[in-house]
Amino acid sequence: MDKSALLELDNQLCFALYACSREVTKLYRPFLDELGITYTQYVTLLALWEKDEVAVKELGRRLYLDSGTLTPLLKKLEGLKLLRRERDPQDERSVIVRLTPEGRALKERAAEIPERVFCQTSLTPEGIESLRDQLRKLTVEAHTQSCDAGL
Amino acid sequence: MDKSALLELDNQLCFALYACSREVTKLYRPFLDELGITYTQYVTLLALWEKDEVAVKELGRRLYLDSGTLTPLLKKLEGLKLLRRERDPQDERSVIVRLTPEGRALKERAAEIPERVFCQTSLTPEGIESLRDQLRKLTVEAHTQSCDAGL
DNA sequence: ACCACATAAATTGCATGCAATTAAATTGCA
DNA sequence: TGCAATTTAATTGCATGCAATTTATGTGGT
Repeated sequence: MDKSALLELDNQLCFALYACSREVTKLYRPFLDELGITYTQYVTLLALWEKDEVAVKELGRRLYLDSGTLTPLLKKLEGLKLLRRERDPQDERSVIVRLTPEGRALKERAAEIPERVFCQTSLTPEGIESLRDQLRKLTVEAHTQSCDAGL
Repeated sequence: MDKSALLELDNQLCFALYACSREVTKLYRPFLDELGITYTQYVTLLALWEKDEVAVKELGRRLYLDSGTLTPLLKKLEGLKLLRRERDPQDERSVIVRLTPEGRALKERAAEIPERVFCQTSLTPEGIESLRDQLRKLTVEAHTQSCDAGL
């Protein structure tokens, strides 16, 4: 690549990621508004629908979020009666998150959201899978680098 | 795909994007700390290094950001003496953003950041280009959809 | 048992993002 | 010309993200 092009906005993978993530998230908003939740609350529920009764710590590992983000978010979802937060009797440092019946029930109403969102794009199922797998790989690499740097 | 897998977190392209964007952004932090700027300030400067003397509106189009985000961000950069904000005499509704000499000079110090970041990954230049182009296409599609929906 | 160290959440402070509203300026058209 | 509709920034309010610190709890070694 031309040296002078190295700093061009449209050549940056980081900016492509940053912009794409925000624009795709916006596609979810109309659907999530119907459920009365935000995008971050949605991915948190995705994680919990898959594996319930997890510590905040583990949820954070799964979502790449720390307690500074999760604590207020989980309190919000608790206020919506979608989950409960309780200290782990086995280890009082941990807080265990458990879906309520309402929280579990919301999964049915969310079931069709992914399809409805990606119908709006020209992506094929194969295209989605391929892109998703490339991103997952890069995410793990980037995360490993960040952690290594911190030592 | 299995029906029950439709809501699995690791099958979501949206989550792959969301997580990847944040993790890759974190790789920039150590480098940007040296320059005393944040990631959003960095991409704003990338846009301005490429095309200076633009209205806030156009900068927003370029970055997919609105004045609610840009106004405080540009005021911060103005406080750092990297740019100036002035009303357009031709159209007093617009605010024109202009880099200061210091703002322009910062480009030199930023020149090697993209390489240094992606050295930390296993991505090849071709892999970066390919991924970036897929994301750009999706970004434009998603943005178009959002705008259409708003009408 | 004691204590240094480690671990998990919560808290604090700051910087986004973005919807919604407001204020000022411009435009278009009757 | 006059004025309604439009356009651009700025403002407001709320929800993240995340670094850094604090608080509470657990662990390991002596």
